Amino acid sequence: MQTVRNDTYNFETPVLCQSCAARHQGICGALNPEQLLELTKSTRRVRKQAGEELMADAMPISSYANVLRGVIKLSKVLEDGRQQVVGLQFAPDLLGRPFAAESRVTAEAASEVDLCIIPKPALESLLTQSAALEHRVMMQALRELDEARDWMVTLGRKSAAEKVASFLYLIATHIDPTDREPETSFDLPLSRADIGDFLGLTIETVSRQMSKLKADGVVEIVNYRHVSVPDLARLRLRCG
Amino acid sequence: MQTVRNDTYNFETPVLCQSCAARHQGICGALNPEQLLELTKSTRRVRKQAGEELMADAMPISSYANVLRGVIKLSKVLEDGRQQVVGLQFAPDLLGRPFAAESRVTAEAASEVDLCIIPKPALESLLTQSAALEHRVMMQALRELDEARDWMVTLGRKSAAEKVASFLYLIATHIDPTDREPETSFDLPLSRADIGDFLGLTIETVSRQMSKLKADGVVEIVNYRHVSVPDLARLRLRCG
DNA sequence: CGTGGCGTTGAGAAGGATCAACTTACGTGG
DNA sequence: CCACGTAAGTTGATCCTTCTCAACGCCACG
Repeated sequence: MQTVRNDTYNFETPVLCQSCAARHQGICGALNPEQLLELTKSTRRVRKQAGEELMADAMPISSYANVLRGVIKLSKVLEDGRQQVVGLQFAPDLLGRPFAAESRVTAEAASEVDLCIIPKPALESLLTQSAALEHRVMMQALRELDEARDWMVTLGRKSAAEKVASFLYLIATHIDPTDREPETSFDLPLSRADIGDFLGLTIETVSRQMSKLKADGVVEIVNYRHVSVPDLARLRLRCG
Repeated sequence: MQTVRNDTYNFETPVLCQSCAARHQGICGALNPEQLLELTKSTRRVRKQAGEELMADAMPISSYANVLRGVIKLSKVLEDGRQQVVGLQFAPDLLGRPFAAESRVTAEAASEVDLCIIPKPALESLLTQSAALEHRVMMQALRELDEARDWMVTLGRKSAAEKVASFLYLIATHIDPTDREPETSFDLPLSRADIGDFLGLTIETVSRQMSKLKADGVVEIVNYRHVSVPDLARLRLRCG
């Protein structure tokens, strides 16, 4: 039998975490087995159906969550009901604004999702202990900021056709977190209405532009929710 | 004579920092006098004129900078020249994306600005030493993310009239970093062209909406670059 | 007294929104 | 298994907001 070594490998990776999407790429990658084991005492896995609300704008946050599978839709609404989707989160992102008392967005499961719920105090105490963890969380925030700014260009300066192409390109390159290569055939995680709210367009305009891309042979619409992109470079050209 | 105490107050706040806008509110607020003194060995103050480029998109970053006075414009351009302003930075923000090898945006002085230039290695070594500093930087990134998402709603879902009102409201509430109260009379840090690029509108549309707000008595246009808002609540109502 | 940069105003064109009809997919219950 | 109902998506016609193009005003500067 191997002697017990006095280092971080005293502890083994918890069984639940061994096959977890967030174990290495997500924030848990910054934790050693000991910390991970401690954290798992207060976490729990849940499955949410598409459409379920996970967090409401201006409501207190009681927990964070690692996205393990599926897509989360982040949105904001104006008083009169106009809605804007301000971001999508894919595995292995952390859901929830760190250190904020209340949410600044509404979070909703866009597809069926698996989450690893982490109580707010559990994560926050770990954050103050581990600079490596806080660093990971900061790097995610910075990446989200870059993505938000990229999308501002799409919202402010692109035509409807370019917007829809940009959306399809985004999904093709983000839908599978395990795969480094973009997908050529995938399910859309959003309805036409949500796509419109993401792009600042109406459902009708989204639909027309999708039909146009199909007519031009840039995408195939297998099913309303499933598209296939034979040549990603050609789609990229349509993004403006 | 007081005995020297073995704590952080062994060191005095550097003279240059004593009257600095970033000393308490900005990232330097996370540093003790010792760290601050060490940092000032490699920093230098510079003044930049409106229009000077501080950082180019996709170019290597050699330094960060604290904004001490004035407004920085962050923008992105598409290949064909279409431009989008993706954010404004006011004192005492930190300019420059932490830990990134190259910039993801173009940064330009919108007004005359004073900066405290910090070499990249100097800040980054401090960041790895001080969890408190990294925490501040993360909090700024999270605030910027919130602001970017708020602006996405403006870009995606508001009318031209609401966009221009939102811009004026943003400036009124951000232009003076020392003042808790919004300003009722202020200089616009952006030209009409830049305002258009911030709002995803043309110069002409910005101009027409400004004239309309003036005709409706919501704002007074003292000078092209100086406006006065007698009733901020009325302006707020126009923001949608 | 030009000249050029910046801003405003007007007329016409165009892109996307709105309103409305129709299609497709899918679940439910007879 | 099919009739029905409903939700989601598509397509067409028309309207309206914003863009485009053009002329003009203001002001600083040589």
